[in-house]
Amino acid sequence: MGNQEIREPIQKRSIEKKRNIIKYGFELICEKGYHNTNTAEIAKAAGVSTGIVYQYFNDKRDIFLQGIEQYSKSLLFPITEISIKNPKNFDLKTELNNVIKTSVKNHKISESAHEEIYSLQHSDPEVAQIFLNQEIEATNRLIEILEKNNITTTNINEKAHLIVSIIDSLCHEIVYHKHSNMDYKAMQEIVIETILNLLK
Amino acid sequence: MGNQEIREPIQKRSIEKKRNIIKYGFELICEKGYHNTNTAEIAKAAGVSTGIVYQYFNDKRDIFLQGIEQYSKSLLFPITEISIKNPKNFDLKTELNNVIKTSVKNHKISESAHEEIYSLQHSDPEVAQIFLNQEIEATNRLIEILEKNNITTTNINEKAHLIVSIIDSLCHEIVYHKHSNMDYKAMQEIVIETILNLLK
Amino acid sequence: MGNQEIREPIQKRSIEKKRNIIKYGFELICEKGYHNTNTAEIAKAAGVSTGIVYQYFNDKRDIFLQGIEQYSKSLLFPITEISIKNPKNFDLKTELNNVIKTSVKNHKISESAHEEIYSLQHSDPEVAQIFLNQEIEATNRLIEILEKNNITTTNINEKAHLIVSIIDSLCHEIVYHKHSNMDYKAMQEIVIETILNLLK
Amino acid sequence: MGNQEIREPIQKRSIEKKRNIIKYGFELICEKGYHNTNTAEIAKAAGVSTGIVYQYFNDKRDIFLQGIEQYSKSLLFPITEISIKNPKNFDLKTELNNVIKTSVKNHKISESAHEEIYSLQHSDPEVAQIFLNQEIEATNRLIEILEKNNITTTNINEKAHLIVSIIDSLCHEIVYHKHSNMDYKAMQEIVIETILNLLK
DNA sequence: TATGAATGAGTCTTCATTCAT
DNA sequence: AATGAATGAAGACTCATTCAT
Repeated sequence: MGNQEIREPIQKRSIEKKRNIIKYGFELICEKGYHNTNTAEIAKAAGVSTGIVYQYFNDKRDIFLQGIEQYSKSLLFPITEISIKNPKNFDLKTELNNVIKTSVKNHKISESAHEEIYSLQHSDPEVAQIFLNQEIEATNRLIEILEKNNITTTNINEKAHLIVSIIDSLCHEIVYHKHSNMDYKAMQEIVIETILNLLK
Repeated sequence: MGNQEIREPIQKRSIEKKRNIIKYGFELICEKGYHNTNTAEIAKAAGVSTGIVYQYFNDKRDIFLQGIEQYSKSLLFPITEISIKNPKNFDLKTELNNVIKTSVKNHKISESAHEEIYSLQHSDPEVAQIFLNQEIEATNRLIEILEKNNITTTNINEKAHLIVSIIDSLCHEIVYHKHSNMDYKAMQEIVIETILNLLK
Repeated sequence: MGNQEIREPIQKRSIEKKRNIIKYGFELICEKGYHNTNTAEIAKAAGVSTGIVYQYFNDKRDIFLQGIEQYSKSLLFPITEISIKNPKNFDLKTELNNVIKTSVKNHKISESAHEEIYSLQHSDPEVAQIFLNQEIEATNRLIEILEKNNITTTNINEKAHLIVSIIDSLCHEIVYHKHSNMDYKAMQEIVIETILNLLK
Repeated sequence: MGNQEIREPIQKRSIEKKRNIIKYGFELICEKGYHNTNTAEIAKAAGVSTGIVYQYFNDKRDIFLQGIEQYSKSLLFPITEISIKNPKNFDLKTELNNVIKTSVKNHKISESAHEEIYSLQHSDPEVAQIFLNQEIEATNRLIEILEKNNITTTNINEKAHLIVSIIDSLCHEIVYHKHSNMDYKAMQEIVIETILNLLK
């Protein structure tokens, strides 16, 4: 750990620099893996010198952590993005389809991030904690949406969790695996049907 | 240069050694992460010298790959273990409950392995391939079981895949996350109900 | 992985460092042999850390290659140093004596370099190529000198090559072997006489 | 260095083994270079176990040293092979041509040996000594031949040495370098002419 | 603030040599 | 005498982090 003082940037240009380090650093790490990305590359991608990185961050890990905080919620738990609407024109089926569409559009980076965070959890409790928090938040958010729209059921916690999980799997599947013999459109319909069924 | 030839052990004690390297090496890697485990530690855990490791394996990665081949199928896709029974006394619900029970019993190592493999996929195509193969095998296996027991449905491929996914998530959830407010017993029932529903 | 980029030093001090690595590294390698010299020693001799070596060079071999490029021409083929003069006051005999004198003055390092390069040729085609190029250059240079000074003969290529060879052997002999029963002064005269005879 | 007792083999099969280790070991080392050849390869090439090597030799270097002793004289100094004939039908020109022909036929291995020995000299005084002894022996042998055949001249030592050198260079040239623009037949004639001239 | 050159501990891998069988 | 499995020291190279400018 550096014993250098970490500074919070005040000037516009500095803020910009810090933001770029997080953005491009997180992106690189997610693309290539934490251990296959070195700080020189991150600095280069962010358009700064290697030295400056250590003025805004404690260490390489810190860049990743801040990247998770900043980006992963929307990437990993797209369900959080469903807006809470009036019961009148709310249609869960449409919303779910939209969530999946958006998530798939975010594609590769979201999946890479997922994998990298997923993995680093087990050597880094702080990563695990952030991830867990976000998952909980996503689940709670979903519960809130359902309640706001008068969709009630028993075991709402467990079901919400399951829904978040299934959507996550589906998106991952659509973006990545490309099993040659799968009909992804049908799969999506099945998933949504399953979710709706769960909530009946 | 790389002139060292890989030897396949013949003598009992040597076979034992190779097995230990895979076993303890894979375990360590899964526990601490591939990049946080060095060959010296693996050798020590297996009770051998560092040199011997390179008589049985091409490199550190090879240990992990062989570990996956050997352990991950049953760890990651416990569904593969369902035996194909006679239609007469086959009960899917019971089988699924057993699968989950066994999988959870396989405890931490399975989840760690999952995470590490999941992560290394994206920097190592060979890992990705092995993982994909095993997933496909698990899915096909499930389909076979269903057919053998006269359980038919449309979109069997997609549904089987989904089932494998959901069970995987559930097990992961039960073993690891420990969301304080979740009733895992209920969750398991919900999952199984959902699966049975899917196959109706 | 190999992500480290090779930097060409710009600042004065860095240029100095790179130069030192080549100089002292090449010297050490020539003295002790390529395989008996490790990168830590080279770094130490050059007064830098081991890490810096890999910012300026691809690998240990690269240090040696650049050393050859830089030093070996004048060391191994001192004939290249004969200046092209006017026919009027050009005297081949004098020139040859000077070449030998200079070469012998370059002493040990030249001979060690010779041996090491000579040897590494057969496991390293790039070394072989550089060496061959320099030999060809030396031969061509000699031919040019002879022509410029109106010394003509048949089979000029073959003879020039032979001359380069003989001078090389002589210098090696004078510097190194110290056969106790040899009269090196006489030997030098014989060599020069032989060369002059060849060109008659 | 091993503190194991070195045994001199007595039984036929053992003698054979030792001979093979020297033969194939020396060959391999000359082909691939001392540092690129490991003892496992040598043992394999000789058809013995690695352990046995250390019953007949102190260490890897010892194999090479004994190889030099045994093979290099005829390989490196083919002139030693000229038989001492009667003055009546002795023709130096013919003899020299034969020496070159034989030497070239011995080709690659002789040249590789040359390079390897040449190189190892400078990190190993014992190698240097053996090499020097053989060179001196070759020179003396040549002198003896000349004297026996009534070829006398001043500075016979120096000239003989030079002759050994030139022939060595020529053979090396013919076997290896393949300068595209050289007429090797002419070169050989020039060399022989030069030698004959030297002895006039 | 910013740069990027410099550091050196840490890692994988090889291989001469030993030793249990 | 022989085997070949086992050892572990040594070396090339990387990279997070620091520091002189």
